[in-house]
Formats: sequence, C-alpha cells, structure tokens
Amino acid sequence: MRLATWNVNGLRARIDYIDHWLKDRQPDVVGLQELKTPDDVFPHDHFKALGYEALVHGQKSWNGVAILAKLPMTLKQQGLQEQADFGARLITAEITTPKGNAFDFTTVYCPNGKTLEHADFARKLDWYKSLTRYWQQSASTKHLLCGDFNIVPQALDGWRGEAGDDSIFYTKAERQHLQDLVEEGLTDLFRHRYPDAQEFSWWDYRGGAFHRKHGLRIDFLLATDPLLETTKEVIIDRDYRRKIEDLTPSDHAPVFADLDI
DNA sequence: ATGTCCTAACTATTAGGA
Repeated sequence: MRLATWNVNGLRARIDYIDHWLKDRQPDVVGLQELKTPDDVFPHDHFKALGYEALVHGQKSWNGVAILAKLPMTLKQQGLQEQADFGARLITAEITTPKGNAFDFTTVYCPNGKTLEHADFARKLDWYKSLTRYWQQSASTKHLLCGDFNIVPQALDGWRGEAGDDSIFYTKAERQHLQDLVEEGLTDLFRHRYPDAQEFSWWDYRGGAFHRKHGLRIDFLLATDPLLETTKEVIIDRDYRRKIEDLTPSDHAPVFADLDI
C-alpha cells in the first residue's frame, strides 16, 4: 500500500507531469495540494483513465486539495469548519484496503503566513489550533495526516539550519503547533525512519535553489501508531522536482510511504 | 533588476507563494 502527498502548484499546469509520476510510482492513494482549480473543471475523467477516483475540495485561483485513490473511498470531511473563509485546505476520506481494513486519510494545505508581521501569520497559528481540534474530534485509531505544513520542524529540516530560528516557518510558535499534533499521537514517518537525514521536499524556483541545495522539509506524512507500525519505507521523491523534457516541475517533491495494511 | 520563478486571472500586470 503506497500512500503519498504532493503539493503540485497548479493541477492544470502540472497534469502531464503528474501523469509521469503516477505511472512511475503507482501510488494507491495520493493527497494533492495547491490545485488552484475550481471543482467544476477538475479532470475526473483524466484520472479515471489512470485508474484513480478523486474526491476534491477546490476553489478558484488558489489553494485546493484532493485525494486520488485506486481503492474504494468515501468522503468524510471537506474543510475545517472554523476556518471556512481561509481557503479550501483540508479533505478527509475513509479508505478501504484490499485486505478489507479501513483507515482515514486526511490531506491539508496549511497556510503560509507570508511574514511574521502580516495578519496571515496570526491566522496561520489559529488555523493550526482548529486543525488540532479537528484531530481530537476525529477519534479514529488508524489515520494518516499528510500535506504541505509550511513549517520547518527542526534545524535539520531547513537549509539555513539554526540560522533560520525565529524567522517565518522556523518560529517556536509554529513548531509548537506541530508538536501539538505529535502529542495527539501522530508521528512524522520520514523523520522516524531517518532520524539524522537531511532531505528536503521544497526548493524555491528562484536563484537555482534546487541545485544549491537550498530547500526545506515541509511536506510530511504523519500517522497514528497502528499505521506507523506497518510502515516499510518512506521516500522523499526528489527526482520529481526536476524538469522532465519540456515539463515544468512543481516546487515541491512528492513524498510517499509504503505500508503493509 | 528586492540576485529571482511559477501560476492564475477581467491578456498585462498583479497577487500569492515559502
């Protein structure tokens, strides 16, 4: 069972690139973020031809999340009710595996915050409070939370290291909100498997950041213990941050994990 | 040229991204 997360930076602009990756990696379930696509033009037929059903929570121009799955799934939640005016940023489905096991899969596009001084930074922190409350209420023992969290968990996860401390993405306040999710019983699958590895999931398009290794690890797969225990491998799929022929990549790499469920 | 790049949108310049 291969579960993945990917901020695609525009679904319609990325559709051919996404096809390459789906065919190469064959994930069973994928959480997508930053669709920038209204629901009424979401290319359901396109993904159906590749074997995927899609559940979508999108909007015009910005944000937007979706779940692609080769397995049976049912919609459980679209959006955080307390945060409806901050964009389409969360979707949850219940997935049934070929073994007949059910688990919940949530994918999120957490707010960026812009700058420490901007009003959106305080809203980002408040959004995280709502996410933690949602998590407390979901009360499912097998639950994966994945997406673009827009927070650098520790110095190892950002190219600036400790020099980034207290700047946006690296603040104590933001990191505490990730810690709150850990205290709810979630584990960062990549960091758990590779405690000392420095791998990034996002690189700025500008200034040759990818080749200069100026990246951040801000895309995570977080899982409850029953899912953690069955995790066999976790990959940050860095090769898919590269250009493919004439196709432009997202600024994020996909991240996926293989679980025996 | 905020070293600067990519997307979407009232198609030309701006907002948003991280």
